[in-house]
Amino acid sequence: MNYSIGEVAARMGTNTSTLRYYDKKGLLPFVERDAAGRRKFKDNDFNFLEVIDCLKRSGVPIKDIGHFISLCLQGDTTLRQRYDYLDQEEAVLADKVRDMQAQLDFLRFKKWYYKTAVEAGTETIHFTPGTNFVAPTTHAQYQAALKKADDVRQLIDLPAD
Amino acid sequence: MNYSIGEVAARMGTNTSTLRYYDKKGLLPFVERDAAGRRKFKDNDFNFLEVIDCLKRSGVPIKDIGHFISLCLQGDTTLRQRYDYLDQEEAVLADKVRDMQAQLDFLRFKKWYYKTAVEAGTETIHFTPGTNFVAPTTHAQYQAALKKADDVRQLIDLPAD
DNA sequence: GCTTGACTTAAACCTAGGTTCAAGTCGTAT
DNA sequence: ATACGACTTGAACCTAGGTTTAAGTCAAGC
Repeated sequence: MNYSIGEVAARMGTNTSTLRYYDKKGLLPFVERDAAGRRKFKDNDFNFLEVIDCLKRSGVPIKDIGHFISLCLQGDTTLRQRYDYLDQEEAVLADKVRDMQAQLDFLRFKKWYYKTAVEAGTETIHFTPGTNFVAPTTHAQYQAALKKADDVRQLIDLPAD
Repeated sequence: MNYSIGEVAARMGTNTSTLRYYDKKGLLPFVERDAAGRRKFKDNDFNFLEVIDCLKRSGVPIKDIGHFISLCLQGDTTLRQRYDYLDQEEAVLADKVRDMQAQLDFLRFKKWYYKTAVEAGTETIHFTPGTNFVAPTTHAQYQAALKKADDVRQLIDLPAD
């Protein structure tokens, strides 16, 4: 029924200092105390902790998380504000995922670049002849190879040494 | 053919201080100087800048990016190391994308929680009767609703006010 | 009744990743 | 020739997000 800060830290995969830091920053106003002043977490508090953890992983700054938590403690009048806040964070996070995917695509292009260079024994296969500069057509070559390939892995993965 | 630090900053969507900071941290050893000591970027340097930008967006620490750049300047003997490095970063980034997706799924569950609460006019529809605590079955209810739904949007989106 | 381990606080410390500032050097347009 | 804007440097400053330390409280086991 009740959990100490140490038990909560273990269960959440964090440490007690971090939880105290969050408390100081206003993220845990719902936590009660025992007669000796020790934090006493209830089962229901894990619902808050899950939200905090999710927003944290999503890259939301701590003070914004605190704002959301404070809305939660104000009762039904803030329901729509809470919805709108999560709706906005969903959009932000979806953008972030799209950006990560774009970076992943670029990393894969660079893997192809180095895979082919490793196979050739030299990076010069990608250079404009007579220079040390990468030919401007390189990325287009990758795109073309990618279109023909059945499997990205086959195109960009090199067997482990 | 040549670009000043200001032109490069504009093109990369950053500012000159940041580029100088990167230079100081060893990310731009390939940049040349003119007679007056001003940085002189070449077209080929944008290939490096793109990689730096990609790794930065991917969350790679600056010193690690510097390590990769230094491998690049050591010639063909480091080709395999560069491949392996990118291969590892690809895996790290793919993990990160999976985690973001999981956070997105959780945010959507919470949107559903608040959408239904807003529609009911009260959060108590999710509480165990007679308490102020969220019923443990709430998430399972969402999963069930999600399985039956044709479209997540319909399940979790509330019309804009 | 004393030690041990988990808790409490405030305050100091740390790192990453910049940003700002002060003082100075150029090339160019007036 | 002088003013302007863009460049140069090193050093100081800043924020976020913790982590560490010091000093103390408390319950339980020996």
